[in-house]
Amino acid sequence: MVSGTRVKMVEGAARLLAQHGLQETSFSEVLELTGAPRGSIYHHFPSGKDQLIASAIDLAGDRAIRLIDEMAGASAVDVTTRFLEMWRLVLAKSNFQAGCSVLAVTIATDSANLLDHASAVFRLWRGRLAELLQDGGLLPADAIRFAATLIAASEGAVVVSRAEQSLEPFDLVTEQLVSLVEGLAKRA
Amino acid sequence: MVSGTRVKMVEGAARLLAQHGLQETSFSEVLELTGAPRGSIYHHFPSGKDQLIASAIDLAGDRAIRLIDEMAGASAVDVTTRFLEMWRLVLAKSNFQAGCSVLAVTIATDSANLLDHASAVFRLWRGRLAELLQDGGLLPADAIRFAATLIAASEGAVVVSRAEQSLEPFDLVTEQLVSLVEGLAKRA
DNA sequence: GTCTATACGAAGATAGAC
DNA sequence: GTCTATCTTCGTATAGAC
Repeated sequence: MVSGTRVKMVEGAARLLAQHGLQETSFSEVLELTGAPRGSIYHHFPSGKDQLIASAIDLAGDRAIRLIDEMAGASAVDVTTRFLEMWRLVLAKSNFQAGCSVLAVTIATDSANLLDHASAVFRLWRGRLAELLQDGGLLPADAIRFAATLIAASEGAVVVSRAEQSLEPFDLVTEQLVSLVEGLAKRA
Repeated sequence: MVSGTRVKMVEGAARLLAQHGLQETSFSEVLELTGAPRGSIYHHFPSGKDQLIASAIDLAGDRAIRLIDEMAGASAVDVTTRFLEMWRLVLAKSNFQAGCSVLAVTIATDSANLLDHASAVFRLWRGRLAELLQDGGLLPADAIRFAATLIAASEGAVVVSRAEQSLEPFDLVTEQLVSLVEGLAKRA
């Protein structure tokens, strides 16, 4: 094992980002959450907080990509349903406390480096989803457009549902997107 | 004039929220941006930062509602186009520095009070948009579903475009939503 | 790899003069 | 309504021992 401590810290940071934003994802919070030793901070992350946050973004990106890849072979409608279900679970299981760590960093950072990481994650998600949607029956042009919309709408729906502490807005968006992709699948 | 200083501070806070998130919307930043006197803080906002931020959310909510109300009488497609254009301008004019202040607070606060203000704003936007969309030709059930989607997707698209420093994702989402509402208008 | 101790700045908040 | 001063807490970061 290279370092379980480092991994725990990155996972903790990702979780704190999703729940409380970049502000409250401090070293102290990460240490308290993970039980990692304080002396490890600058051993594992010599360039400080930016490096920890960048790693957390990458982790969150990879995790979602892994879930997306499991959808390979599914119809476009199924890909849509399962992608949304993934986010719905984040809301439900956290009692509206959690959202997307990548979004949290994007709106709160002024570091070009972190923005690059966030950008890479969003592009990766969009590209991979577009592939799956195309494989699942959508026309190429529809696939990229709908992939962008699926990501944007789910990110936004998660935020609105967190504010309202209710799944109602999220579920309205889900209905709309599923109905939309059904239409797109039919004409392909 | 009751107090120009108070107004300036709330406007400054709203702007800082949109650009840098809740974290960097500190009293010092607000004072520096607005030129307001430091001694005014707890005179105008006796309950401190929460009160300032709550006022900023309300202001942002009101401003958008005023723009939405100007769309009264337009077709559903026009309402959609103009709502999206509003957000596109935020991105373009700020060179991808600005987003939505309400979203910024939602994901970063742990105050139930601020969450209530954010929730009220999102509900108000959704309700008013749904009215206009219905007046503009959509079926009632479609109107509420599409209003929720329009808000969620534009909020999310703004974030993704900020991360990527490009209007590409936002414009893909716009194409998709306009095409969608055209379909909904036709069947109504 | 981890520890303690500490420097340094910034944040929110309060007190009391003007 | 505004000022200065100050308190406290918390954040990042560094130094040096173990």
